[in-house]
Amino acid sequence: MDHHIATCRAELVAVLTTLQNGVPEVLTLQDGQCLPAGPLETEHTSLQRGLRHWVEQQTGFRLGHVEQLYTFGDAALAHEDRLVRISYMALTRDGQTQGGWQSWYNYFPWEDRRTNGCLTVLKTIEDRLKGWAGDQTDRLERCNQVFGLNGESWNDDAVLERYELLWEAGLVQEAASDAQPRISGQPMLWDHRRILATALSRLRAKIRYTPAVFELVPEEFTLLHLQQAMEALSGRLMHKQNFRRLVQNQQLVEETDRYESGVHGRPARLYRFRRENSENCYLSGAKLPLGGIS
Amino acid sequence: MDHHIATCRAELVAVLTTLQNGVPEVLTLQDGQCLPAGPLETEHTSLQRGLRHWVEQQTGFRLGHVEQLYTFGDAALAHEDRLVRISYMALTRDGQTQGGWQSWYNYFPWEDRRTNGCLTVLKTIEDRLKGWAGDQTDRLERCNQVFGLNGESWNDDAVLERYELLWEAGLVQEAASDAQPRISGQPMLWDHRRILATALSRLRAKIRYTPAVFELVPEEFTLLHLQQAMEALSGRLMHKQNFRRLVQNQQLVEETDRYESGVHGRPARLYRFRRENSENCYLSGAKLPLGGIS
DNA sequence: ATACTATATGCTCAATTAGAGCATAATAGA
DNA sequence: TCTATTATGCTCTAATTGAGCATATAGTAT
Repeated sequence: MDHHIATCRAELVAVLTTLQNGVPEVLTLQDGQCLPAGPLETEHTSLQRGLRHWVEQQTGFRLGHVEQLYTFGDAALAHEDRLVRISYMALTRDGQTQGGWQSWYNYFPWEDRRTNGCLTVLKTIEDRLKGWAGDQTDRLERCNQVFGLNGESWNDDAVLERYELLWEAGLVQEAASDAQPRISGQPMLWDHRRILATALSRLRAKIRYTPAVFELVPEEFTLLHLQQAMEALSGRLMHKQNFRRLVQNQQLVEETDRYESGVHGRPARLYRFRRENSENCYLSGAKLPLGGIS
Repeated sequence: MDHHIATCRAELVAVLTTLQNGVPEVLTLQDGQCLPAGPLETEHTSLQRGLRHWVEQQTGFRLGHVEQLYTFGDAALAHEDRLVRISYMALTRDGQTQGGWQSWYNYFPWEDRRTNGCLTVLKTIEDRLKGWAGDQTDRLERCNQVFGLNGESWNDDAVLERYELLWEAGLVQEAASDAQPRISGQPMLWDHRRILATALSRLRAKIRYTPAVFELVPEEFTLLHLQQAMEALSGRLMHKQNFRRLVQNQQLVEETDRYESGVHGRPARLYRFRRENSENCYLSGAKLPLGGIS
């Protein structure tokens, strides 16, 4: 057998997230159909620089710190170069630039469990999945685990596993070109929704044990702002007093002498992130379903 | 400015780990100088298949489940195709095939804190790092955090951060071609030791909250075997009774009716992994420095 | 047989953390 | 002044964690 080293094109894809009025949003192109992306060119001296180039070119946004997500290697079509798609994630607190910011939960409505709004989607999903599983117990068990059905608990950061299961079951539009959208949730071109799911999984896992949330809230914030940012990202509600205790005990924040103004009720103190104490940061736990779904 | 899509070669690199007599080992080539690797070829229908091909070709080993680690994109040298290096990690309990298995800790002697053997390396590292940092407080603080100096705590899974810091400080042989090895620890060709460090970081993080250890121990094992596997991988000693409590409370294992034989003292019961109960697996905590370094 | 050594395993106790809820404080607006 | 509303402090209980002691069961030396 003859061996040929494959020539490749490398494509760089960015998932840039911000929080706008408590809504987690992602920077998209073409009316929300795809993520900023472009091929690696000879002028780019590194993968990250290529990524920055394309994002700036396509959206005007200058990326800060980025984190690599995953590399997808699609099978090459005949007479085509193979495509290697390298995806990255970035955070910003300045989402006010031009460009198409879309809520995460347009693409994954079942992931927002803060209110009961997702109940209808989840019910549909449950039914369709049960239909797909039939009486194959391995499939049933996977559905239960991944979607927290049948007494199993919901795992925030299994966003990707859930999306892939829905794909496998043919319930997302990208899975089959002839299929109608079987469940709500806006599709994207190519595998960009999968890349987005990878990013949400990673970010949800990350905010739990690193101070990543602080890159998404303003310099000065109330503890409720911080909590609501965590809730928006994780898609779950938390217990207010316990969250406060958690954050304060770890000395992750320091008081300022300023207060929030122009709101109802007692004004809340503004806090600032203490970068020094952020080594052993633990922002999870302290969960309680108040209005969300357990 | 003219844009040219870069032609790339994609190289696939594997880090295969096993446990041999309580020693965590990695499969290497050329007398431990590099990892199994090879270019993506047109015959390979996916990245993973390419990886499998090369590992089998070079070492005779057939990979099971693999997990992607990271994609490195080196700057292209003049008149050369750009190289994208995609690395993967895999586990096996059958390390007895031919090929060069090397202990992890040959490459990272400072990572094995189970005994006092690493104290001399660590002292050397501390001195050299202090010399490198001088009185730049940002450097000093990074050294303290990453290497757990000056009262900071040691973080098992910061293997990569530690290696990269040593590189930056010019203390590993790969950092400068003219440098003598400044601290002990076997070097590798290219960036393969960095890839290995990435794998250790990932695996140490992974065994804490997934049942990955069970892929490295035999079907039937004593609780001490399991504990020693965790200790070998994490490089730290654990409290025996508490480890046992942790594992049993989560019902991660089930008793067999068999016992270990041919050993001193009371024979230990053999257990088997319960895959059913492995969703919320938590094998960390329960740490106590017995002989290791706190 | 008996004592000794070595390991496994069971159990206790105190300290800390997590989950939940109540009580009080401080503001704006009626 | 009274009420609605949010912030913040505090308590209480249940789990979990860290640590160590005690007992069980084997082989081996006396």
